[in-house]
Amino acid sequence: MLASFRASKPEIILNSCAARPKTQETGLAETLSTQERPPYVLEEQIGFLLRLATQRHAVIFQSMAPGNLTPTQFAALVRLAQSGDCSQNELGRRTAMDVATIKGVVDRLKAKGMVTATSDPDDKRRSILCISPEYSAAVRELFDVGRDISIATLAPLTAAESRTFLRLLKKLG
Amino acid sequence: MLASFRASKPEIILNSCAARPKTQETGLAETLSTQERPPYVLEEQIGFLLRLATQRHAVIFQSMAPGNLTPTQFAALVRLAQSGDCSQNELGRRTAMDVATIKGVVDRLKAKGMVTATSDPDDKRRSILCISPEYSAAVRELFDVGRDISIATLAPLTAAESRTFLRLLKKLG
DNA sequence: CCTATCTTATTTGTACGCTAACATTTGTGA
DNA sequence: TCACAAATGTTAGCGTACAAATAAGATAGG
Repeated sequence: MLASFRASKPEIILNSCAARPKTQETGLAETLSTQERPPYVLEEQIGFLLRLATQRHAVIFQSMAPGNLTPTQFAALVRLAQSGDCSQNELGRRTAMDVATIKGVVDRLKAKGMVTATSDPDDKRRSILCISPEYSAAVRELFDVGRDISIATLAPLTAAESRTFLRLLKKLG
Repeated sequence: MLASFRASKPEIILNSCAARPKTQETGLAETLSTQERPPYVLEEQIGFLLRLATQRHAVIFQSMAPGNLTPTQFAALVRLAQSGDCSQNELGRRTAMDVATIKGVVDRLKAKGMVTATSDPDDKRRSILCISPEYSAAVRELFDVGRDISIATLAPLTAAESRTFLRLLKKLG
């Protein structure tokens, strides 16, 4: 029954937290817990909250970013502009993207004409990515847009709270 | 040139933040900014940091969750267990998932046999989802696993920092 | 009663994000 | 030099995540 999960770690049996049938409005009232462990409240788990925050940020991003740029495309462009031309895998490393993910992102940036690839003469495997000349000026605009997007996303927090939040968030990366 | 982005908002021209050629290690040294606006540092933007934190959480989740459950599948199961049986769209609303997203999640939970659907006699459109009887006991284990996953994800922070972080993160949802 | 509206569920298309497998090329150590 | 290892890039498959369109059932107002 319990082993039907085939857990990758040894089973954690412990208590079953059973007696709590229909009190859906648990909220913050931990005091009425019948066990020594607090109740599991989905809306207070970091994974759930990260998903909500990411959703809201995505909405803001989409409404403010030019050229239908997505957050990952934006990151790749900015990295290319700031850190200089490089190979596809290297760009993925610099933007924390998987090789399969960065390929899709770069393909779409190529399709938009914003990124151009030239084959590396020193390494037949590699091709060097760079921002297309027509866009090199426009990309600098993106820095300001990016700042505004971050400000809009952090709007529910005060300036001090924003600093604290970003400091702690950086520790979780 | 600049208008080639076809921005959804009126163009923000302003300064171009041009003179900053090759100092890749900007870090926290905002003091050397040549303009009144701070330089745009990708690793300090909330969107980028949210992505990194989500990535790390996903790795932790995958290593600890039983039955190859994904974070969204986990959330749907927990919601079903705690808030009671409901329709597919209703479950999506309760877990902040799109109708198309929750469909896929529920389909996979059905395929695993963890969730069962029975047609609603009062509404021919709807089917009522519930946790399969064989899993109703096992699902209660998930609360403990979920707690452990959250603890592991927040491990880089102290207890006080974790409370602060979750409080602020909740404001951004 | 009946129509306009809402709700439920599905499908299609686009875009991440990861694993795994693969071929090609490059680099290294014996 | 030759074999082995590592890096680059591609492909396939699975699982979110959202927009938009569709179809069918429910509901409220006139």
